[in-house]
Amino acid sequence: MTESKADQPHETVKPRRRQARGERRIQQLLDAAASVFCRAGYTSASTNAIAREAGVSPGTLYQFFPNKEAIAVELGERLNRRMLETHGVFTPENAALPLRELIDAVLDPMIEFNCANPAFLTLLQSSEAPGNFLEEHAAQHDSIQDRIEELIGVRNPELSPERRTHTASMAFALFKAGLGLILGHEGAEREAYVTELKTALYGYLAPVLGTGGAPARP
Amino acid sequence: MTESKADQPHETVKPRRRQARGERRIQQLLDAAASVFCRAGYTSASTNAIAREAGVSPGTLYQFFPNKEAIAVELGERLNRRMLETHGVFTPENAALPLRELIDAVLDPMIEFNCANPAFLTLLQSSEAPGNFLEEHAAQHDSIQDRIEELIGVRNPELSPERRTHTASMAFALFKAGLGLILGHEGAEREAYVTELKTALYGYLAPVLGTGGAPARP
DNA sequence: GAGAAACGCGAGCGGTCGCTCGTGTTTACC
DNA sequence: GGTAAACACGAGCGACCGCTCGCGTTTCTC
Repeated sequence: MTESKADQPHETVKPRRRQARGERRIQQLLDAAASVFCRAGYTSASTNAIAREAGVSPGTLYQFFPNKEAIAVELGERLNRRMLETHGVFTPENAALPLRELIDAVLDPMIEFNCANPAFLTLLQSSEAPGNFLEEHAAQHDSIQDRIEELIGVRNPELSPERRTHTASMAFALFKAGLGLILGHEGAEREAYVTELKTALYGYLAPVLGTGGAPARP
Repeated sequence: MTESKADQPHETVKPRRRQARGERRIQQLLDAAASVFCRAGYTSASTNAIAREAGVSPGTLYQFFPNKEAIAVELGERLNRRMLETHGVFTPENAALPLRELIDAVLDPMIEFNCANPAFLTLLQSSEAPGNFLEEHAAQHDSIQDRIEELIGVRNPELSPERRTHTASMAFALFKAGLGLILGHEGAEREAYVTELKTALYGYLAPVLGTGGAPARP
């Protein structure tokens, strides 16, 4: 048996120690990847193009990522974490707001984040990718949907689990669809689609969650 | 100047006469392309795979299509035409129905068609394609959206043109999003998402178009 | 300051892709 | 039956892709 270093109990054998320079390179590469993915999509994006955009040789890229898929996975994880953590979006306080304000409180930061990081939607929507990227991808998708489902459960505990899942899926799909329109336009048009999206979500959710503030307990 | 055959007035130089065998091959190839596009997406689909699926050599494929892009364009056009023509969906009679029935009348055939031809949604959503495929693609996208916009205009003539466009875009995006969920599930789950989609569309459109039958004229 | 490890480079390998081309077969038309 | 065009084949070309490898440079550690 290969018993490795003390604090490496399992079979993982990659205790690569990163220098500050390396962390900086990783960030450069992820930024470049976001840009290229956003421009061309995952499949059409080439690792050489990512390296070039980062001002780095292909060999250097592979010092930090084992393959192309790992780049997208890491980028997706970081964006996902940033979106869910930095803004306190799915909070209990928000869940208690009247529906219109709840939608504003949840959507506004999410929309702002996605406008600043358009690669996130690209990854969320990239469906034609080979390998197990799709599985990793689905996991992140679910991590968001779980929050929505949870929020719906708090607002309307009477809802059956199935219905709750369907509502969360539909609401999330609706959000992604609206987000695509929003990112596809600028200025006043963009604002108009933000309003349309909120209108659509309100129209869909009001009958299910009620328009008021506190959870619908008599 | 090269003056070609009598009934070929312009500069087009492709008077290829097709035999019945050729037309059959074209249909085989388009069917195969639909299957492969649906499985892998446009970018990842290989022309060799399409030819193989059609039981044909790569050379034969290129007897009928100048390049990969032309396959997707022709397939998209045929599906688009079939969907808009075969079912009388966006008819004046439908436009006069009460909103719930209008949604049923429009959505049910569209959903059925898309379940039978899942490649259509794949092409509608394929955003990461190079070349001018995207332009051809946008044209078809618009051809559907125009119908929706027209229908909205009939139902509510008071709506400003901008608002009408935004509403049509949002409704179409909402439909595509729901369609993705629907095609991603089967049996009872699929039926549940059909209901969710209709609920969402109703909630979005009711405030804009009214719930009644005739256009909202006092 | 010496050794090790992390970092960096870029030519190029193996493989797949879109597509071609030389050649042979089938069909339409006289 | 003869001939021209349409149809069919499949090996393989050139381009690009993800990724590697040998080797030089910088940084950390003692």
